[in-house]
Amino acid sequence: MVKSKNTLYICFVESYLRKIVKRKEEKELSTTTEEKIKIAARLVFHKKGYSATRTRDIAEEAGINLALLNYYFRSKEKLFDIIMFETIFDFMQNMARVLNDEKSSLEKKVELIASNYIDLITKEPNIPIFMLSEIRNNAEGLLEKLPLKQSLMNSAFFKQHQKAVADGKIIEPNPLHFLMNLLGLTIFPFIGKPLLQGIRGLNDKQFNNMMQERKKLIPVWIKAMMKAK
Amino acid sequence: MVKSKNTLYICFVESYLRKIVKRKEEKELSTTTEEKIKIAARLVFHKKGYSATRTRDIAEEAGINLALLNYYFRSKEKLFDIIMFETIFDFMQNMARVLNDEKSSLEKKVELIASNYIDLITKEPNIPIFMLSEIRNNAEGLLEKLPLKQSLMNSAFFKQHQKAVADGKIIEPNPLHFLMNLLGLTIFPFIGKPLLQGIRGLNDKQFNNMMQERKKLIPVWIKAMMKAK
DNA sequence: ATTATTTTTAATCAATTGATTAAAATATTT
DNA sequence: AAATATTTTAATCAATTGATTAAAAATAAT
Repeated sequence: MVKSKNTLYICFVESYLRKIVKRKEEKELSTTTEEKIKIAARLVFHKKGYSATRTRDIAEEAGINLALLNYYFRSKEKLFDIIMFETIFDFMQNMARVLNDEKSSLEKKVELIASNYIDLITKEPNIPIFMLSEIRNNAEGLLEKLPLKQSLMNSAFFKQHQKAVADGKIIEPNPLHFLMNLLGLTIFPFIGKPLLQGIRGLNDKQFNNMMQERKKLIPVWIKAMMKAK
Repeated sequence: MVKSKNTLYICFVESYLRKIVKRKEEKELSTTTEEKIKIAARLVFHKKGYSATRTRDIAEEAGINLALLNYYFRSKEKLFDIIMFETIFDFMQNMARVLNDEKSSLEKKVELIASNYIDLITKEPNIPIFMLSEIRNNAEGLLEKLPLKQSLMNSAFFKQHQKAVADGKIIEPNPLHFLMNLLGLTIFPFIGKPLLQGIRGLNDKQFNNMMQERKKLIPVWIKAMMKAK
């Protein structure tokens, strides 16, 4: 059976549209194999780190055949690099978005950083240790590749801090102390959680409650610290 | 991978203390093979973590034949348990000694914790991430077995904090917030170092200078924070 | 000096693990 | 309906790695 030019064209358009529709359906409802692997890889890598995870762990978690991991991502390392990059990027992007905002005040920025990261890390508690230990191990150059560095360097945050110092509103002139303090107060409790749970009996619910409290406490504390001398 | 045996850690405490005494008595100059392995193991484990270190790495670092590691320590896991225990023990003992001191004031305790840990971690910068990531992975029960927990629970620190709250000198009543803040301000910068170095160009000397500054800044900051509301 | 004990070495094992391959199953195109 | 392309599977490979062994070397005991 020979199709006319018309029907050929219609067939082409139809198949093209079918692909698009299918891709949308896959995105919305079911996840593709490739995505299933990425989701599983993120979970396992975050939890155990690069060296302790076996590709078989990821395959099992994703419910797929081991060979598919290499079929879609070539190697464990390549897959890890993707997960690593996306994790750091998401993490830093959140910070960059807040710190670069010219409109919000310094106080508001502190509030947002604390609030955003407490929510983010409460959802995925393994992210800080994963990021920081894997950066130390392998990806020294990874941070350099991130496009966020430049934007952060000359961000509104640093300008505002400088101005506050000039106006005498902040005593300590080094903005890195400010940033360390903010991140330390926000992120460290998640990292030190097992230590604190070891010192005093503290269950997960109590811990999460404390972290919610800190959303309001950290801005107050930071404000007081910066005026101290 | 099951690393923790219940009775194991009590044995560690005893043998560890015995060995310290013995070593003081002997005042040995040259290091035995066993000690060479332990020193190398500590170095490599701290740097790379349990999973990423190969027994061959340790053997090479120690300059000994691979088989000697198993001859003296039976297995990688057993050797790791020893290193892990000694690391945590030293780390916590420092804290316990300060927090339990009935004579020193709360202010003095803050000063000592900041100063001691900044010196300690400057010498061995890998300790925090090593400890906290390995605790997370395997040795959940390890902290429970440490004899330091009990002494910390009812330490002078918590009593003094409670009194300061009652006297209205400290606003936030939860002592864990206090401890989180102190440790976060002190330890986090070491953990977040690569991140901060990524955001702003910061070499090792500048970083160490900042940490020395923080010895004096942290007590001032903590004081101001606790009075804020 | 000889024997016994301890320590060290080289060679090797067995299990694990990342990766590959060829065939089967499924989906798509013609 | 047949051909083609894509995806999935089972089997297997090669390298790594923790651990063992038997012999050699060094040390201690007799």
